[in-house]
Amino acid sequence: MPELPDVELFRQILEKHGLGKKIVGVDVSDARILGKLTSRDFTHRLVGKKLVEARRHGKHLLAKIESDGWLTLHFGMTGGLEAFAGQEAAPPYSRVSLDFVSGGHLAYTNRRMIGRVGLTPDADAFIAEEKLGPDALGGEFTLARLQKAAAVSRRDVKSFLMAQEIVAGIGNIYADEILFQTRLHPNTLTSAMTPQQLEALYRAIGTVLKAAIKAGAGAEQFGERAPKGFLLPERKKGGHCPRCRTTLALLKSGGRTGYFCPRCQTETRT
DNA sequence: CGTTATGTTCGATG
DNA sequence: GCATCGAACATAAC
Repeated sequence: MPELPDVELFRQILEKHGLGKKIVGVDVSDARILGKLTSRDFTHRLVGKKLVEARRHGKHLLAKIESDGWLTLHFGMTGGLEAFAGQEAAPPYSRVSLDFVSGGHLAYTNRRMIGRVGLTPDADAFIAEEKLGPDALGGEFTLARLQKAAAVSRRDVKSFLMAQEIVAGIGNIYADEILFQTRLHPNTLTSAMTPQQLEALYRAIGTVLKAAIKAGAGAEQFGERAPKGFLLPERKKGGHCPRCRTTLALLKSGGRTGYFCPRCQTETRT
């Protein structure tokens, strides 16, 4: 479930359960998640250290290791981060877990193994290497920046929103929600959008993501808690527009399925 | 059994 | 160069 709001909640979990406590053990139950890094090297770099800072950029979570670089976490489509107590068993699909001196643990879970856990010397350099644009909720993502990017891009607005090098943190689900709130058709070309539309888009990015974090995100369970007027709970086959009750339309692109209201979100292409 | 899935990357193609 | 499409990755859940 990890798009920006989900990863932000993981960041809060990490902050609450993983900072300032000495790591006394590391359990790598599936080393594939580490890529080329060996579990031995990974473990040796963490044991005996503390995590001292939790930072998020887009869909990436970074934890500063006491005087030794950063731990990096990316969640793919099915990843997560969970804290669990001493005697409890690790959660399902746990791939890496950290054991703290307090007896608590933190587990990185990932059913489909699409995702990465790694180490990097420097957080800013890592963000640059990953070619990540400004975080969607960060101060560097200004309206002016969005306007400039939209003017030169030849993409449609949905793939624009999901392009991490343009703005980091938005995926398929929240792109649909943001476009719904802005009443924009997913295929609208950003270069053809009016200043008013771009401003509305910019505002919706902030309000949607913040509302999702506040509501506790977590796409599946999110249904009940979704803010009023959100598309999300209806975002399924046969779902209805929260505004006009029209049956939602589906649109496939790049192997992804998008949902939108064919009546409220009108085509503005060409 | 077939389809689909919250992400990203790579190669082919337009 | 740029954009889009499908496939691939790995593993369920429906």
